[in-house]
Amino acid sequence: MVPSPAALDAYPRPNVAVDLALFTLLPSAEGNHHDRLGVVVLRGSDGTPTLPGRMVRERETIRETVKELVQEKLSHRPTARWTLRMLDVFDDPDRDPRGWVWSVGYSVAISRHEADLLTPQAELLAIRGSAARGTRSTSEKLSYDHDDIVSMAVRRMRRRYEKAPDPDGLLKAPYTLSQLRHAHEAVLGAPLKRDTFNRRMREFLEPAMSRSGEEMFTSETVGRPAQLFTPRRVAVREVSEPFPLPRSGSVT
Amino acid sequence: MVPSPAALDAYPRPNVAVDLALFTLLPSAEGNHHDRLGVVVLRGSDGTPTLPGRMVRERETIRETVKELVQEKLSHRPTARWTLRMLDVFDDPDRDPRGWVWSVGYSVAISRHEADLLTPQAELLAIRGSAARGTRSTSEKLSYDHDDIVSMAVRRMRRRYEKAPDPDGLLKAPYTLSQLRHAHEAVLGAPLKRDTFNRRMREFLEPAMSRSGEEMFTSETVGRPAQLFTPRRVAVREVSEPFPLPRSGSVT
DNA sequence: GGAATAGTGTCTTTCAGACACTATCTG
DNA sequence: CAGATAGTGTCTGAAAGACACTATTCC
Repeated sequence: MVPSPAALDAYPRPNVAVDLALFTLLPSAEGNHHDRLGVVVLRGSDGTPTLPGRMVRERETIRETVKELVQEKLSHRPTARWTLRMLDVFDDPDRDPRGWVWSVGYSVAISRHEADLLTPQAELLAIRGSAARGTRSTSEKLSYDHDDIVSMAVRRMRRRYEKAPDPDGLLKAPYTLSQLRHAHEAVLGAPLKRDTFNRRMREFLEPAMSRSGEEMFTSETVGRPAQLFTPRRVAVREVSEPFPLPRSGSVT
Repeated sequence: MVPSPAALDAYPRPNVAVDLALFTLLPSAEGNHHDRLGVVVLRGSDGTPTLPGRMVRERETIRETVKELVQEKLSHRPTARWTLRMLDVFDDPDRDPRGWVWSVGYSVAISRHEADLLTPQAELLAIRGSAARGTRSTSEKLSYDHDDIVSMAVRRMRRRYEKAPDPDGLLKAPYTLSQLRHAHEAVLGAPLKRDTFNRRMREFLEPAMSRSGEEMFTSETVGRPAQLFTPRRVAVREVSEPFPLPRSGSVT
């Protein structure tokens, strides 16, 4: 904050836009059932893929801007369950040739089902395996610095998907452990071990219950039916307690 | 980004300030040698403690603003080693009674020695044990929403200090394992086990070497001299690889 | 020697990783 | 029945956690 009593108009103000990296799962091209991670882009008049974005409105929060952006550019209404995550403020003064324009990068994930409701102009680009910094994360070069936004979003997303079941909401509960694992494999870009994954995730999940109080399973699938799970309301244990905090009284 | 060809002036623009949560270690009040974490505040004309902050300048990046801010308000020149971390954009339209003012929160840590070089107006407030969301993180209420900024900074800092040695630079290398542990205890607000801590940190450290090629130790202290260490240039292993990526070819 | 701090050997417990076995569906 | 997918028991090895022992200084 600034203690100066001068009028706020005296300070220079950047234009501020919001750019949204909206992820969902894509069926694999090779015909096998493994999912891939995809990001929604819109094509500009010159055909360059671009993240949906817009300028902020007067006295509007960034989250409000994101929600309006989704309605206006993607013809879809975000629900309260969307977990919007701020990535960074992209403030290179030369990032936009039109002038001094900052972009606040946001990331969100939606289910395949919800993604089908987006405007037909919304296109899904598959995320490439290694979203390293400085690398293109999709097959096409995005406009502006949107490649940076996507690769940062993917990097953070991968961190979250290492610890907890579907933290961003790529799936709609209830889901099977296999569906959950495929989603995590799509985010991480690497195969996971079924047994270890199941055991690790179990503590964060609880069996989905039908209205009649029965545990729920898939049906009409090939193979043994899989049990359906939903995320637990409260986590069983702390997500991370890596250091040895003493268990009882004595402190050395 | 916005594809509109309209003049950028047509869009409303918020005032944008930067607020800095600058942390350092404080000697404990109780006279024992345990450190506490402290945050630098300045007192306004009404005596309310406030994080150092200022408006951004024309076509300036936020990091540049932070560095100028430190020079102007704290009479100190940041070095290249400072690890500035963006916390969040605080964009509640009512957070500043003067108008529509966003604040970009930043966090940084400096050594005690460097903190002594700050302007005498800089005051250090001790961080309280539990910096939970919605709680005051210091003994005094800070102005504006600066309590939120500090508590978010502390929460993120604690996460980082669970994994790696002094990731934010509270200490100046070389340091002993005890000094490192005390710093971590100050950040985490809880005592740590000496043996486990030492073993966990060793892989990220290498012995400090004198110019004559000898390992360095403390001297003139009570008790056995402690070896001095510096952070390794490159991390030995990946910071986190929590999921079972298959070791060899076969993928199930 | 005694007090104080540094550093580590070692035992136990816990958990990841790997493999394979059992379970239950479709056709 | 074969084929396919789901779920788990169990063994092994590695690492965390806990305790206590040794090491080296100052007084």
